[in-house]
Amino acid sequence: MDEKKIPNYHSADECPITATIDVIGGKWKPPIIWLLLKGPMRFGELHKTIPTMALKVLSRTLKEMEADGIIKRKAFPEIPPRVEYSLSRKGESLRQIMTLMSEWSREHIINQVPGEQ
Amino acid sequence: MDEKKIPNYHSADECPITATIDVIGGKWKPPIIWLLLKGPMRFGELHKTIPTMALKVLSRTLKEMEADGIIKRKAFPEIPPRVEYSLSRKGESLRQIMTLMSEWSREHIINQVPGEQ
DNA sequence: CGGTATCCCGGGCGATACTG
DNA sequence: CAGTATCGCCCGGGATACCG
Repeated sequence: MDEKKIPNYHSADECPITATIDVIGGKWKPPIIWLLLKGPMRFGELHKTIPTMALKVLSRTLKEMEADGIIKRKAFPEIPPRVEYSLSRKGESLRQIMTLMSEWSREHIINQVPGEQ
Repeated sequence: MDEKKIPNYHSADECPITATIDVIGGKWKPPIIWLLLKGPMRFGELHKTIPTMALKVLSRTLKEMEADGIIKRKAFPEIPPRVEYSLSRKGESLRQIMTLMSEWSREHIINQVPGEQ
């Protein structure tokens, strides 16, 4: 088998990059991962930090990320309730990619001159 | 100024990761970048390699990527016409990120056990 | 060969109100 | 405090036909 052979994509999902983007992409997953890389956060903390994100969307997004196995949800049986979200080991393994993407945007997007290559 | 201060996101666009995902994300940009990292390709070649992608969508996506400055379009004044697409220097600078994302999907998505962390 | 033009659909995303 | 329920919109993505 030729390792350099160009593959045929009968579906976008066959691309390994797409598989990863499906997990870290979408409108709100990037900022959430970026925040949780600094440490665990409560639901309300996330809401206050990203105030423009609707509660339902935050809740739904966190569930998706939990289902993907990149974050962990820990509920404390207290009154009032407290729920803490943190990255799983799988989520932590994204740190290098996230850091590189952050650096790439600083170097290639912020303050870029249109038409520049 | 505290470098470790947690930022407030009044918009998703303020996240540096989002800025990068906007350039490399979407349904078809990942496979196109992944292919062009192996070398330049003609329009028809891309179409044959990703046959499920509608021509209009391929055309539109390539234009967006050209506008973002990550690919270059070279038209040869021949009959029949020939157009070659290749990564710009800025596109090439994504290689490490793409490679890491490809490896990440191999290690964490393909053949993963549901529920595993 | 390498595209545009036109029309269209589904789902990601969201605003608001309510609840254990 | 930490969520659900309900309702709805926008737009990325797409099928088909046509053009230089």
